[in-house]
Amino acid sequence: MARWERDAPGRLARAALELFGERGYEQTTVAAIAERAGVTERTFFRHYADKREVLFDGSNALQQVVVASVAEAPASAEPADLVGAAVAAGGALLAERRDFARQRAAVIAAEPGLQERELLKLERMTAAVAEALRARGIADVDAELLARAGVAAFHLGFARWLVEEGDGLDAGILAAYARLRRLVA
Amino acid sequence: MARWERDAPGRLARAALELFGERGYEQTTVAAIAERAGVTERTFFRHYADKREVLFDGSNALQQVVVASVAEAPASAEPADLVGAAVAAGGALLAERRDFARQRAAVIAAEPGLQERELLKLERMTAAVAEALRARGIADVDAELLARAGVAAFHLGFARWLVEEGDGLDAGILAAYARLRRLVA
DNA sequence: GCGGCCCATGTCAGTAACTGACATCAGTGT
DNA sequence: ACACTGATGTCAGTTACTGACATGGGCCGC
Repeated sequence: MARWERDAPGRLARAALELFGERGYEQTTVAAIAERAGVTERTFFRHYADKREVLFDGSNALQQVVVASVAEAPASAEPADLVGAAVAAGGALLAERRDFARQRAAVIAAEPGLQERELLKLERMTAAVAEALRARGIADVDAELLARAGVAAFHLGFARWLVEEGDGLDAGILAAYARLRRLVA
Repeated sequence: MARWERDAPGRLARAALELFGERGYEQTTVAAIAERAGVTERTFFRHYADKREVLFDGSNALQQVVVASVAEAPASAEPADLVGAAVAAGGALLAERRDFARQRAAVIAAEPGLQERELLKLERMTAAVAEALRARGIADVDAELLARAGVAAFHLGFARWLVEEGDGLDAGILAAYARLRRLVA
């Protein structure tokens, strides 16, 4: 017989999202999350560096998909094109769980501290994309700027996909990116 | 005789920057900042919502300058042009205190929590610029995208201005913005 | 199949960020 | 003179987070 229930991080993340939805982020203590997940507060902090982090488990996977897409693009691809495709690929990863994304976004929108964390994750993704572009031989400043443009399109596309009903996330991100290119041309 | 020294917020901000430089952000308690400024810890939190905020007093002024620049641009100005000019105008505001900016940036760079706050301030500026663009009759998505492009150029230009020796901040931001436009064209 | 190590978790005490409630008293206006 | 304002002090409390040490099932080598 197993000594503990399996997947403590997952149970904690689910309990946290539930409680944040029920009582709000501020009104939810880490102790309450841990209790619902059937562990102690100390165990929460062994899996998540802080209370905010419990909502950002997936951001690492997202970053990896986008970076991989940049790295694996054919050598012939134009930088400005491949960046758009990469962030769209990242969008495809999230597209399957729209309800979860909406629930999570509602919590984040209500809490500046969580918005900060989300922005930090996007900034880290930007840095990683820029690094991947540099690895393809693109100049420093150009890599940085293209990464920022791509992530900006991702950000806007994602936000609109949460609110609207219609189209797919990757298509929305690509559309935003294309519109940005036309806007500043 | 005045009951208290003048300008408690200013004294707190200066004391904080000193101490963060001497001991690091984490190793500096709010109590220590307050003591150096000659007030109590409670007074610190009356002027700054939290420990991070003490480094971001100027961000409001920056946002106002940029937004005003967008709002006051001639009606004939192209949106994509006026955004670049607006963020460059914001840069001009910061340009006079390069040493301060560098000292502050060194502290922020060493502390993820402070980077988060900086990103939140930039995001708020983005939202304000987008709103100012909408007020000029620019469509929602376009306003959002142009604001993001402008702030991205500001962000990159600012980061490079801190590291390099040469050119002015506003020029660097304009150059970054122009390069972005050419890159995605 | 037995001894021992591993490692996720529990326990507990401590620090520091932040908050609410109430007290104080120089300056200011009447 | 006198009330009133508003910035500050005082103090007790909550909660996020950390370090140190204990526990005990699972599993590996023998």
